[in-house]
Amino acid sequence: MIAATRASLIAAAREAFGTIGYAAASMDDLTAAAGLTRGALYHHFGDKKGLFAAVIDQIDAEMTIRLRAVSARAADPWTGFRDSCAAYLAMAREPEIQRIMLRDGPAVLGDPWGWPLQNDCIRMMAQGLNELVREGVLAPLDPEAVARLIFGATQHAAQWIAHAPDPEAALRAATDAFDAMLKGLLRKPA
Amino acid sequence: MIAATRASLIAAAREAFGTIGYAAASMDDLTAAAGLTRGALYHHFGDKKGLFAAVIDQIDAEMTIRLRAVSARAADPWTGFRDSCAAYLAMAREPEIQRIMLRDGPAVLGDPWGWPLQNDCIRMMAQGLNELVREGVLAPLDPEAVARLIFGATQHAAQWIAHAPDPEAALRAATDAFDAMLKGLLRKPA
DNA sequence: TCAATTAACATACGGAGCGTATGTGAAAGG
DNA sequence: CCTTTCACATACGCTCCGTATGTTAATTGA
Repeated sequence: MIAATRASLIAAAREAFGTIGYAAASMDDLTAAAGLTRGALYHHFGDKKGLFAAVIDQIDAEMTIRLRAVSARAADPWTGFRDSCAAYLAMAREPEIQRIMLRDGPAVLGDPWGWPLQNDCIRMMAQGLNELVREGVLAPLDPEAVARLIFGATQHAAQWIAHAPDPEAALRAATDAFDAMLKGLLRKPA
Repeated sequence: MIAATRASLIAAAREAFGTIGYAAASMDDLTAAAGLTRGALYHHFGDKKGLFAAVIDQIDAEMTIRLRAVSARAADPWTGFRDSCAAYLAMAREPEIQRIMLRDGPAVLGDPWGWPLQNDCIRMMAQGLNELVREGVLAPLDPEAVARLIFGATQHAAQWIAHAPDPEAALRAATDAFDAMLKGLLRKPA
């Protein structure tokens, strides 16, 4: 039943980290909410950052699955890529993802380039881009560089959208601008 | 001489926050390094976050000045805009800016949309974009949405470049990809 | 000129929180 | 049946933040 213990701790941590944030989350309160004490925590995760890393891994895995599903549902690679970008833009508006993945994560665990799973997420994008470059759909650009630019743009834009006075209008404006920028990547301008 | 006291505290804090980070910076060590005690700190800045905000204001003001200078040096608005994007990309590679402005800042002070001066930085970009749209250089897109996308893209790409095995090659790849994306914003594809 | 107020700090204190060291009970293994 | 190990709980010390309380010097006002 150690898996259940770990899962309940991660669940409680995810709730706390996603709402009040990493710094304000007390390990005593966290473990008490899971019906345990800090002893269990340090036994399974080493320290507070270890638990936080476990939460990040879980969320990142979920995001990868969701993005993969969106991409697989599309007709061709290019629209699949565009759709997953839009899906990421939408996901990055969720408060839990914003708080844990975009804000506290990098500050606590250091740059996301140490995180194995976020790299998966980007690697998936870069692979799709690589194919598009090989097929001649995209101009011959470095796939990872493009993926990083798009990743950052969507992340930041999503936070802007979430805080905008009119989120729906902001989402439309961001999507339009994003589409325009993506067009610049195409080999032949549509 | 209260300005000197404030300045020395901010300088010490900037050094500490920029190297070991906000969470690991002890206020006792900080103030001792400035030849003071925590009493001075809480008198002038209220709390730890207040001092951090003062540091962020200072750095953000410096960044705005630097970007404005780059933009003013250009021949036409469009190249001025492109140059300041490139300058921001270069600035975001500086460890102090990465740590304080990009990583710890949002986590500690909340989303940057509450920060007055970072908004200045973006507003400057948005104003330049607005002019370009009016002049017909750019497609009719929402300037702030474009500014947000570019801001996020450069931020993220800069961190990628800083951590890449070959930063120079990564910078070139990112610049190429970035130029391509910017081309998508133009009304008439070059 | 001198008392009184305020500003600019230093000092002292309480409380919260993290990490570790230690204890305990149950399960597994010989 | 004994022992070892695992999965926790308990207890402790340490650091650090924020506040409350001095203390000194400058300024004000009569």
